[in-house]
Amino acid sequence: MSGLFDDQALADLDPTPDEGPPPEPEDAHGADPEGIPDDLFAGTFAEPRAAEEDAYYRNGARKPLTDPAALLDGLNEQQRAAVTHSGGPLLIVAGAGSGKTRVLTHRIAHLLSARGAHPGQILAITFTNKAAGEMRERVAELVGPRAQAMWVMTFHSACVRILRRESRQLGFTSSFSIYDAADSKRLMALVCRDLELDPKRFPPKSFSAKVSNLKNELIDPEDFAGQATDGFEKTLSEAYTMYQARLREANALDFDDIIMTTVHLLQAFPDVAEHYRRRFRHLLVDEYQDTNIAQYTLIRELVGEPGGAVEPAELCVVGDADQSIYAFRGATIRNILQFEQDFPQAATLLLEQNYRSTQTILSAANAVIARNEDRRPKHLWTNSGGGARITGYVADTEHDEAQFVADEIDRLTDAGDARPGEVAIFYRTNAQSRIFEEVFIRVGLPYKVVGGVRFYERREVRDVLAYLRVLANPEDTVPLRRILNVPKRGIGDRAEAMIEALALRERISFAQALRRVDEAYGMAARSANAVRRFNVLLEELRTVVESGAGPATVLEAVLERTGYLAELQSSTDPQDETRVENLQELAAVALEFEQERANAEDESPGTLADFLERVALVADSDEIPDEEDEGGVITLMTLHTAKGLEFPVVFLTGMEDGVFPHMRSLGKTKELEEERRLAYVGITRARQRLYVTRSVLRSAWGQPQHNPPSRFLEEVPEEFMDWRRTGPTVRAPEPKAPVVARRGGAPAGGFATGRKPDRPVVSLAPGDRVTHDTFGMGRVVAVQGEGDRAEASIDFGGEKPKRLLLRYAPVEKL
DNA sequence: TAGAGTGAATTTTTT
DNA sequence: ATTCACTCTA
Repeated sequence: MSGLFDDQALADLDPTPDEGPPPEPEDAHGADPEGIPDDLFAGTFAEPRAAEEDAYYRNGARKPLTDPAALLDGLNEQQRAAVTHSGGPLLIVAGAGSGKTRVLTHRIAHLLSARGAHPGQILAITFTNKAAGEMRERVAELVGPRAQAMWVMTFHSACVRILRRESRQLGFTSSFSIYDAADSKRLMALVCRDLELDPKRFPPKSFSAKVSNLKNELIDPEDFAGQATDGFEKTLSEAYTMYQARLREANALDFDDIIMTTVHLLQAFPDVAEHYRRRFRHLLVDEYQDTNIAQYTLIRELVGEPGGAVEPAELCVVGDADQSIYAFRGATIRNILQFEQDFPQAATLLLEQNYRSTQTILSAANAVIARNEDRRPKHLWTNSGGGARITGYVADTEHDEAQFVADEIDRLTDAGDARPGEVAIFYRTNAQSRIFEEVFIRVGLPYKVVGGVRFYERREVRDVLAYLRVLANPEDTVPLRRILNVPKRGIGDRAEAMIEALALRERISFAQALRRVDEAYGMAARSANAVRRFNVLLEELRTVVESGAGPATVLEAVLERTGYLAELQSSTDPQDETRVENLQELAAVALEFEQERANAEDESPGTLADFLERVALVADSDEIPDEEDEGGVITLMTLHTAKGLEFPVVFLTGMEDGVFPHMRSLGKTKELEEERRLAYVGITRARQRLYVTRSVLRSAWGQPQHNPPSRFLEEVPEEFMDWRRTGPTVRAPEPKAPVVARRGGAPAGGFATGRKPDRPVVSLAPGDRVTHDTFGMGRVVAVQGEGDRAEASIDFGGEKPKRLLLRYAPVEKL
């Protein structure tokens, strides 16, 4: 990414920079908006710009528009209204493919030109870092590089910026660590162990999720302690309190804390809130349907109330309730549905013309989403013509499904109908990507998997980052314990337990206890020596950091002095070769970061904490492939990742009940509706061609499973479908029976397939006792649905009852 | 303490 | 199927 758009450039325009000597207390949150240096990129829209800008254009960048009116060229009436609306809160209900990104960027450009806003007054919140980068770049294309002074970022990045700047108010240092989901889970596991909770009854994983939900609803440990009623909640409350205390002790915030704490900060310190209200006069939020309570409250705090010391900022939110797919992590569709009530003067504009897909694809999507209850109907339309019908394919196995996809892509590329870079393959869960990879490698198709096992989640990367984290924040327990014996240095479980006991006894942190090994009882001399050596190692590394070395240098020192790299290099395990490569890549990332900072002509080379923040919040090492030379590569990703993207050719794979919709949503209407919205998102990503495929047989848990067709398939009207194959023509297990294409006539998904014809659906009632082939004896708790759709919740003595689709579950009544 | 060997659980989706 | 956690032995 161009250095002109990097974080440092943003920081340069901030009233109070992140780094440098701490300001005097009265300056704690910097100058007022008047303090935004208005000599920087000063001037009106068409005026000549500063020398920095000349350099920018010499690098080949497009010249900005010279006339604000030109921003409206090529926009339809609704879009223009959305771009130019002024005066009050604005909700833009943007249907799929309605050009919402364009409208947002043009609106920002409009604010900066026709409305005379200063870029420093704009805060635009996007869902992903990638979207932020693109938006910044596109606005710069329209109005020039002064766009770099805007805050365009995710909720989390914005909050971290605010928190770092205001950390003194909250009594923690600005170099706090950021805990990702894995760290949180680990910490919660430690807490549960210390509370001696039975992991069967109180699984740390579910506690972790519940705490996350509480934070998303802004319920802090004290609030929750007050409202916990039953024994379970009391225990949860205890764990939450301790978890939060441990985070504090480690000077760390988890993902949910980042938002919650920012909200608390703004609520507790009115002058801080006022500062940001004065500063951000324009607040824009994309993907508003995916905001949760904490984010919603944050927006309200930043906008301010009418009649307050500062006029409320101008708020513009964009979203589509039909594309809300993150309820599982706390998003509330309520926020977008109630916008007009929340912000009484609000105007609502609808973008209903679709510029992306053919009418066929659009109609199919509309038919599917129409099945959801309680939604405001939309009238998406397009004038781009009917287009081809949707191709359906029923494979015998998931391998055949992948093979069909590969063959079809081959056919399309040979015929010149599409290039690999124009094709995307979507699936419900990451695990489904593997089979496609195998087949694509074999047939030699270029592809890229987006998401999945991410770079920063690999073991070796996390190990090395753990060292950096400990160096940046010595009190940070979770990474400290991770590296204590990595690479192996003779500090085992027992030694660790002794240190922990010392920490508990002396009421000090684990990190401090480690430094006071000599006081630990019962530690073998050998172990104690190992710990001392470890302390010395950390001390050495710390001197490297204190000598002012940048992240890349520190990283190199870690790799060398810990022996981590040496251990991998001398290993015979071929996997370790990849690990070394990954670490080299990490080193490259660090170096790039360092240079980026150096170029930003700021004294600070970028601290370790900055680097770690970037790593925690911008885990973007696998990017969505650009349409590069030579036709590009096929993109593989989950449906969630696909949000906001579009492709000429889309394969929607694994269209099976139990896969998509996912097993765990089957009994629950709400979750099923979310799955349906996910299907809607998937369908509407396609511009010209859409394929839907499923497999009759799919192995999961190493066991073959029969899956019925996804209910979403049946929701697509038959007239839009072109079934290339509807299932095995012969039930006999001959390998590769010749395929006879049956067109048109068969019902969606081909009912002729995949069912054990002879097994009647067991009829059950609550209270019945049953046996299950794998789960054993159980008792029926509840039954839903009838006939083929019947599902039962059955208690097999596990933590919670299992939900089984009776048509397929191997259950027998006793 | 480390490594081998066994058994259980894993599969939503992500900032 | 694969991975992770736990137990047992050297």
